[in-house]
Amino acid sequence: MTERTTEDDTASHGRPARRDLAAMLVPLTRALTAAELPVLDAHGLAMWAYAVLLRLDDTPVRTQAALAQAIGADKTRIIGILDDLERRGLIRREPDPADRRVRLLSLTDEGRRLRDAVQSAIQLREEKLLSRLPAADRDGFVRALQTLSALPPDEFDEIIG
Amino acid sequence: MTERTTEDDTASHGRPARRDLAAMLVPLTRALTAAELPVLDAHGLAMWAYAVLLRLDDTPVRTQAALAQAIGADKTRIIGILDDLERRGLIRREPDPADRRVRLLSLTDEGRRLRDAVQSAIQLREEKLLSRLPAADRDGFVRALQTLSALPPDEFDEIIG
DNA sequence: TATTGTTATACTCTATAACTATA
DNA sequence: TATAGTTATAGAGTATAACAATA
Repeated sequence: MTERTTEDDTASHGRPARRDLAAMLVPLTRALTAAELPVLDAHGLAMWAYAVLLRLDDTPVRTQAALAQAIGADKTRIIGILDDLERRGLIRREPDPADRRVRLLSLTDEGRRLRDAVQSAIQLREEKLLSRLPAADRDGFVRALQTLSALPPDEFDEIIG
Repeated sequence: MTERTTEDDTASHGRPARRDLAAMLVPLTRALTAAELPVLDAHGLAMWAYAVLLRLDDTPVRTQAALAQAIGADKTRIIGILDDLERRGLIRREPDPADRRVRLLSLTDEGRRLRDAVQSAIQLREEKLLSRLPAADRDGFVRALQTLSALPPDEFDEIIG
């Protein structure tokens, strides 16, 4: 299966069998997000705003800090984004009657419609890219991505940190 | 092979079959690079400096601007990095006798040794992560990554842009 | 005049710290 | 006093523009 004839792939000397994963992932991720920016722009969404819509649709989030952490952002950074989304009627942000310090966050019907439209457009593009791969590689790629991105941070650190 | 029973996977309504590739790639890439930072720190290398060492070892680069573009950086941004690498004897930066405006860039033996040491450590960690995947997914993942990251930017844009 | 490399400047993104209100 | 959210400030990273040397 491997293309190299040497016995030591992790190579204390000589060229390694593959490029670093990170060295391949960084440019690919950058190119992908850049290619999807026009789609977001067309719907007046910033990238973080889209991340918020995606996250809120999965499972309800009680506090803004938890939402920020879930999407890998800072709690101070999403405030302006939530302001905008609320103003446009895409999300609701209501004080919790039980603890009026926390803001209960939820998607409006229109927010869900927008999320659907944007996500369809984005995944359509992504599928075009995936279609360039052999079916086996494509399936393995998506499955591996799902497995790895589902790893909780502490388990990730335990493996690689 | 697919887990869903609906016929329409790109979903004009309802939940999509998978999360967005970008939504999975961004956190994974961030976690990977974060996990590799301590390795780079231990050798006194910034991430961009490591990118330079990797790139110079592949094929010689004639101008600094070309090097910057090759690693996805700005030409003004790598100058301080090249200064440091040169000062430490890891790269050579000599004026081209044929055109004294351009600086010929190359790796010294010590630069290559450092690159090897760092890359071995990094790929060792990456392999630990990959070992968590089924063999088929792992191979597909790496092959897909190699295919996609080898796409020239204009071809990438043609597919997805 | 055009190009390589460099320096200086401005801008964006992100993180830290200080403030308000509720508890 | 402690916490959720907000605001203000500072810092890092990045891009833009002006400059010097060479062609």
